[in-house]
Amino acid sequence: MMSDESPARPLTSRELAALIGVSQSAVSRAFTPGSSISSKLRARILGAAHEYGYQPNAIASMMTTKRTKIVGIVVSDMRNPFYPALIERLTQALQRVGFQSLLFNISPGARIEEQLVAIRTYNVDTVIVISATILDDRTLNWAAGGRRAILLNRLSHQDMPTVCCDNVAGARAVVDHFHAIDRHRIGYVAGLAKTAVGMTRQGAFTTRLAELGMRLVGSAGSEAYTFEAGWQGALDLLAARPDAIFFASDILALGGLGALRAAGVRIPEDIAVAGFDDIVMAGWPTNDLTTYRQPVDQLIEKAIEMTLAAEIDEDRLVLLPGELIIRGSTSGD
Amino acid sequence: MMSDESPARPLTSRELAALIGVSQSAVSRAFTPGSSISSKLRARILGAAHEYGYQPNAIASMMTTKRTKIVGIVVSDMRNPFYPALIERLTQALQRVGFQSLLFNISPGARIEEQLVAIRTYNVDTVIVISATILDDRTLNWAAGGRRAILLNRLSHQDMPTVCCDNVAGARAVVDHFHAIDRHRIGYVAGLAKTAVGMTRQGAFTTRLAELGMRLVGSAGSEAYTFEAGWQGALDLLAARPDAIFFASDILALGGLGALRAAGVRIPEDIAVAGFDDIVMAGWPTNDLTTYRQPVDQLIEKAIEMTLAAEIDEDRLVLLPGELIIRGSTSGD
DNA sequence: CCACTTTTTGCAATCGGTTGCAAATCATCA
DNA sequence: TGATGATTTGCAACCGATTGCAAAAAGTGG
Repeated sequence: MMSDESPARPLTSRELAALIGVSQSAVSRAFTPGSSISSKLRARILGAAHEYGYQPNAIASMMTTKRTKIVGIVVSDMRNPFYPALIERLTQALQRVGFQSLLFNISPGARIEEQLVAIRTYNVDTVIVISATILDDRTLNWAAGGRRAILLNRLSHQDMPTVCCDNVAGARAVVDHFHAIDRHRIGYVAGLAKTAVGMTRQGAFTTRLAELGMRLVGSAGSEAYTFEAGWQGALDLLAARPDAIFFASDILALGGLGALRAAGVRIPEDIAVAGFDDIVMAGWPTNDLTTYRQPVDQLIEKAIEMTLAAEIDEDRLVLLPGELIIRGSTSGD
Repeated sequence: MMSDESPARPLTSRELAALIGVSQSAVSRAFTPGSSISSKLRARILGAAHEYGYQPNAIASMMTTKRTKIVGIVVSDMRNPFYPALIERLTQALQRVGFQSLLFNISPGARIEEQLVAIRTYNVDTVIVISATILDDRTLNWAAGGRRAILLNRLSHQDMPTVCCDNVAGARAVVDHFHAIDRHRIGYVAGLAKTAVGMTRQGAFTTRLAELGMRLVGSAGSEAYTFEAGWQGALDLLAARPDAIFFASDILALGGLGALRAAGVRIPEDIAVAGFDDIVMAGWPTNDLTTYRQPVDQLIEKAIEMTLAAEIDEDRLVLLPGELIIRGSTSGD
């Protein structure tokens, strides 16, 4: 496979065909699984390809098949460590099934549409949208340009294919846990309030609180899922004297933990703290954060399944349950 | 731009040409800057394109121009937060100059070459290699398949175009700082010892120690740039009773800080701690880590420059200085 | 107004594969 | 062995743009 030095210009199928005296279509078929070719000829061609270092040109085959084997991944927040971890595993999983990932990193504020023009011209087979923020459904549809768009860890109001953690179950699990450890004055630090995911978590959280007769003593908004926002949110809540705080994401919770500790609050004795996501840092001994773990592997598996499926008729909205990971920030060890 | 509903099949240049009664080549030229076309005709065509929602098909133009406007980004460690931050800014910068990023996320151990076959078939214009680990020069050359490969934050033994932080300056700056705050029993926690970057940092560090007559009381290896490795490395060093420890990267240092604090060591009174990279978490008040900041923006700027350059004759190895960021982990506030 | 230069436009070949169709080969069975 | 059907192979059109070349149009000067 790594034979010889690569020539300046790579071999074409026609050239390889000429070299070994077969037709060019035979070469093409040799590389196309399931095509009409005898195994003997295929073996001979693959052998020669190996020997001369021929590899089919993916661009050319995109021309005719109109399939690029590329998925566009739309992201906007790689600062929150949850996303890189998700992207890493997603791209690897895609590679395993023969797809490559074209990254569209859209930055807020700037001319969104302009940033998305490329996604149409590159003819990606599928668009996977991870970005929680920014894109509204309409823009998204336009960007996909008729291709399949899959929402990953993000909700929409239309019926686009969606794979998402069950935020309701997650928020409820946290409340139930607070209840179990006998906390009743609860605080909430929201992420981006405008997003569907953010609203779902918050809604389920407050609903469950009410069901159990617990008291939401205060809630703080925030403009972003960042450490600083969590820090500030925690400080904002202190006056309400909560005995437990739920942060809409781990990165917020870490900021909150920092602020609370700096303020001399004992965790979990004075205030229990829980987050959402279970990013790797949540498990670090220095943080030891109770959190609702997103089922990343299953999310990805489902997303891949949707990417490969010919049609997505049923189960357009897949909600997967996660798991509450109880650590020292709520259980007095 | 967002006109109408996108038709199932997007318009081709020939169809648009027919619609408004011009030749297909005119349409092509209208979209090609600097091509021979009157501004009047161009305006008419662009107007019609807008109206009918036509956009040139990038795949087709790749066929003829043999330029894909895609750079392959080879990564292997997205767990270390330094890399996502780098990748985010790199892809955004590339987008700004009209390039898209195809992500090749190679996982260690597995059949590396197999994972890289795609990089050749997709005909990326340039390969930017961020992965510090894994790939040796030979494999890399093969994967690039004659195309330009640029090493970013990584060194090679050949003369491939390289953009890298000045690790020597960085390591020396840290030693000088330890010297300035009067620490003389120094410990070192290495990253992946096998990598060129790792060895450079370590070499410069020990050399400078010697120059200043300071004592390296101990050094710990590690298998990876991870929190856990840093934690373990710090513990390994404790017996040597250092009064300052340099960690080869921030993520290691954070682990080290955790271990040291857990062991009741006061930072910085008992042991001063410094890292390398200046990832965002280093600046969090909870960590407050002194570190050598990598000049990320300049690194990227240079990498983009090399991507766009027709030829890279001179300055094939660009070393950019960073900046020592002094925080609470070394300066007693 | 005409000859001549410069610019604009269209024609048609080309990039490197894929695939429908027909020809050629192989296999099977009477 | 010859007829018949099943496989295998090659031919050639096609995907949707780019671009060299020649024809057409526009601009210039005498």
